Amino acid sequence: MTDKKIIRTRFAPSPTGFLHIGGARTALFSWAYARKHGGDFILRIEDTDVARSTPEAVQAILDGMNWLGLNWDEGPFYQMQRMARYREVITQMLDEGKAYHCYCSREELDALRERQMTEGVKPRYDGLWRPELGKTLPSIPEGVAPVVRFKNPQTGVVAWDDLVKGRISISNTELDDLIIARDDGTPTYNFCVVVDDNDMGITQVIRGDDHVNNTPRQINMLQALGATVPAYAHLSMILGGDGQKLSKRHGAVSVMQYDEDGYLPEAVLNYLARLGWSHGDEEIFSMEQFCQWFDLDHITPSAAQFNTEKLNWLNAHYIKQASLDYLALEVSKRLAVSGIVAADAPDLQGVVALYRERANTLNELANSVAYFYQLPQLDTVAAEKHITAEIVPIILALAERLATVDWTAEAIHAEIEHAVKSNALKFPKVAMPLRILLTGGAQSPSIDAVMALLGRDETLSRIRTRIG
RNA sequence: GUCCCCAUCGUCUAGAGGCCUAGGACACCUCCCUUUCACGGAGGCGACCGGGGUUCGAAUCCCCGUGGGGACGCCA
Repeated sequence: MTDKKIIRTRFAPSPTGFLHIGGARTALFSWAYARKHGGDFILRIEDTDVARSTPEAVQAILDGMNWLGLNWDEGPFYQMQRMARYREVITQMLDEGKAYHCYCSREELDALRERQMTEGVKPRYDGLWRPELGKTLPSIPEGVAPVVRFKNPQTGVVAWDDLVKGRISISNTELDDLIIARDDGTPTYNFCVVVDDNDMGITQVIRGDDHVNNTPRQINMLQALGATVPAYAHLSMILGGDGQKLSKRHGAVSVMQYDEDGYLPEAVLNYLARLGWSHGDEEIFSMEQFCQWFDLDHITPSAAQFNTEKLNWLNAHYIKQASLDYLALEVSKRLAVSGIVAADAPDLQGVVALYRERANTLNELANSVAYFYQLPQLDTVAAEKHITAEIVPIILALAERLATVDWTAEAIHAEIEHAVKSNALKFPKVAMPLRILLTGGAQSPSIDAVMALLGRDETLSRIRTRIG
């Protein structure tokens, strides 16, 4: 009987764009941590930036989460719907002297920042309007709506034991009195996070590394509110394949793009799990297994570079594992996009079974299988090389015999052998021209298996219309 | 500029002082299998950023340097 604390984690994206690969990993780790400990995973939409948040982005994030199968236990909560609560806390902090009004204009602040930069010090608010014992504040300017600032401690250090990076400490002298409410009264990010994480009882804040600098501010506010400080785990960022930072402009693709590109969610999940986390030498594992193994102790503190080759390898693996049912469905959807109808004609499951071992993505699979349903373009170079004048009559004679044979791969194979033997040739001499005639190119699975699936009529028709 | 963080094969990583002449995986190369291409199998190439300490002993601990990244918003 253990009375261990209930674990509650959250994923808190801002709806200013799609769910990208870095966010997906953060969500995955938070989700897995909750699952591992039988806790709750909460989804919270941080939409206080009214100018940049959009309902489309909210939907895109939800779509991404759903595609990956990262299910949440509570939420989605929307910060814009919690305004009353934020106002309440701001009022309380104002009343208790933990926050104060600041009447500085944006211009004044910009000028201050610029001056500090050129002086080589860290830009920060100078505390002009900070009330202090025995200090006379400037007189309140006419018609200026004030912002609310948090009265950050001016001495001491804020430190925490980051679950990924170890102990981090920052001196309060590095911090300034951050704005917690804008001049229009709306609360800002750092403040909302503090109120929400506290109200929602978050025990482990697992988030991107770019929030390390926000953490001491949040801890200070939490302490001012007399709240419990959660544990923090800061994940380092994911770099693009070229080692450059991911950005809208630069490779930060939506997870849904991976769906479109023919990746299975299992593969993306497995890949992401191994980006920055490890369990010995384990490379391929299910999410069920992952949730059992996952821990914060084995997360790498350094940044990781995204590697499509490895994702491809995993994807190929999951394609080999997938059910024919699923594969056929996905392939037919993708063929349809190219305007190809995978009719009943060649059995799609059989076709997919023949090709699944040579595809990295579902799109590749669909692509390589298209010729079964649509006359392929002929690879003229290959055709010229393999379909020689000598071989044409032999192929035609073979076609003649194929017209009456049992239409099975075995029987077809026997006929090809017959053509090979009776003409004293090597197998590829006959197989290659057939392959090119039927599939359009020089690469395919066993040609007899291809023919068996293609069907007698289509096979003979393709041979005869091209060299007949 | 100031503060914070990071540093093992090309890439993802194992490694928590001796088990490391540094292990696995992707990629790459060679060979095998073979009806072409794949798949699969067997090998191979390939790394502890540099310098000082500490220690009998350091990839592992400490310091400095170098390099990279992040943050310095009335964005999140």
